Amino acid sequence: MLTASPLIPMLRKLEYWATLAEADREALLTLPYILKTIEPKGMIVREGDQTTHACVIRSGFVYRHKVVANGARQIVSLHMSGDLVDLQNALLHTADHYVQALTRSELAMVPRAAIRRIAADRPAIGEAMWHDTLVDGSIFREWIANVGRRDARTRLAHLLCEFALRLAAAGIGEENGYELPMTQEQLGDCTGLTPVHVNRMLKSLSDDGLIHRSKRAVAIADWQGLLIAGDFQSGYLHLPDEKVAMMR
Amino acid sequence: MLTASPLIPMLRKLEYWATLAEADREALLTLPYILKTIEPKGMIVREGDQTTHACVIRSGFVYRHKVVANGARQIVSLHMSGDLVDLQNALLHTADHYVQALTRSELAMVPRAAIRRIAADRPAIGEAMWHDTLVDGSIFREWIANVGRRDARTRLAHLLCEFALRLAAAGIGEENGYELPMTQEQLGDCTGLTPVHVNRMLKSLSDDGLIHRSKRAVAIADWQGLLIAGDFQSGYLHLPDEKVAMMR
DNA sequence: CGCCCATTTGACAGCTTTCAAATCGCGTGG
DNA sequence: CCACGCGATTTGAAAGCTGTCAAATGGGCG
Repeated sequence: MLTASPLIPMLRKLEYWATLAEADREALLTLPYILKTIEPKGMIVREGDQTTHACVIRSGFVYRHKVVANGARQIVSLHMSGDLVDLQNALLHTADHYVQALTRSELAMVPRAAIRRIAADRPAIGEAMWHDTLVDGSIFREWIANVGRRDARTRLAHLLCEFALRLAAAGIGEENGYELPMTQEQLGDCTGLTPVHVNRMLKSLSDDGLIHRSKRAVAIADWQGLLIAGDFQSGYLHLPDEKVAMMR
Repeated sequence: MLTASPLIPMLRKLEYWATLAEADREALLTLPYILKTIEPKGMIVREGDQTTHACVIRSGFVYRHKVVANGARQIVSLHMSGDLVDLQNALLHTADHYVQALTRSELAMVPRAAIRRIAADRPAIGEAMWHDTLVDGSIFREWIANVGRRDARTRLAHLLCEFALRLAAAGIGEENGYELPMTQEQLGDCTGLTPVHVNRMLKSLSDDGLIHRSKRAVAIADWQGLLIAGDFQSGYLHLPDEKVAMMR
């Protein structure tokens, strides 16, 4: 049975950022990698690790987080199929944060050296990866603003909007809702809130008819309303125009 | 009269991240640029701008910020001599945030095309710039954690530590203190606090003998104490070992 | 000397956290 | 098939950190 390369979603994503020649595409898809499956909550990288690989997500969800002195945890980013997680850790040698699986995930681990080589040999790929890093940075900036200056309800709504749009852009969203693979505690760790307050704000959004909830899933009931409630503008994701069409 | 190239501080910084050949250095220093002087509060880039240049700071301080729905502002990064600000805006075309001068600043504006060309033609430079972007991202992550999960006093102390160390690394710090070129309102915008509360927390740090204040300046009175108060660990700055020696 | 902006300080309000307890969902075992 | 058990979700009440509002003080500059 044929299995599609786990690197294809990454290729698709890099092509957002730069136009690649056929030879570039081939070089990307022949990158060496080791497939790895991680169970929920499984650690992929620990802060302080000397890292040697970057990872490409084939399926599942992954998050990165930091731990502060009082033991509290802050999730700094969420990742999904096609994301090139952890170029940071791979190129900077020492990990400055944790990388952990949210759900069961399949990862392609690509050696640091191979990444550096392909980026150096093929400028278009180097540029695409650099762009990817820049977009990562843009999302970080939005999160700083989200956590720093928005109230709890807005923060959560913003997170839900971002996740929906990114899922759609990656081609793994459903019509008007999606499985939110996070517990309320994890949502709190993304937004700098306590799980209790996340629960209340989720209820508030739900009561106002902006979302529907069932079990672990969240469905967006009123996309326009949620965009406003979340003070959400998609520019910072730097998605190609056609990808944000769904937002209109 | 001879004037040193405004690009020299950038060169020095890029050399933290990758070893450059003589030809690389020369190519960097012959990058085309336009010198520009900006007064305090002067806008360098506006959100939504179609940007065409990145800027290298020769002197002064610059910050980047975002504005959320209720009008509040969040500063997402601070920059100083040698920093390559705004590769993001330059390579991603549409600015997703503002760039503004904190103090009178001299900037070298380098055209986007020149940056792309040098990064593509000279892999070592491309890699160094990419690293620089990655370190930027690492600082963003720390800020997310700072704003999201630390209390007000710790946040401020953390910011003061970071600024001190980065100044020292850039070679523009003094012995045991520095001019903090920010108003308390701007400190609040960095930390997600109100100016009033910044004032109180500064007083608290001062009362505890961790810092001394006079006018706009802050002197660090007890470096060890401030590190602890700020839950500060320098790893995320990814500075070369000798640069963090002062922290010991 | 006088104006203006930044800093300080106090009192009070309010959003979010904390602490606790009840309920729910779901996999496991009887 | 139903009971049990554990983690996640909900809800309530009260405390606390930070924000808001207002006014006084201070410092720099014309």
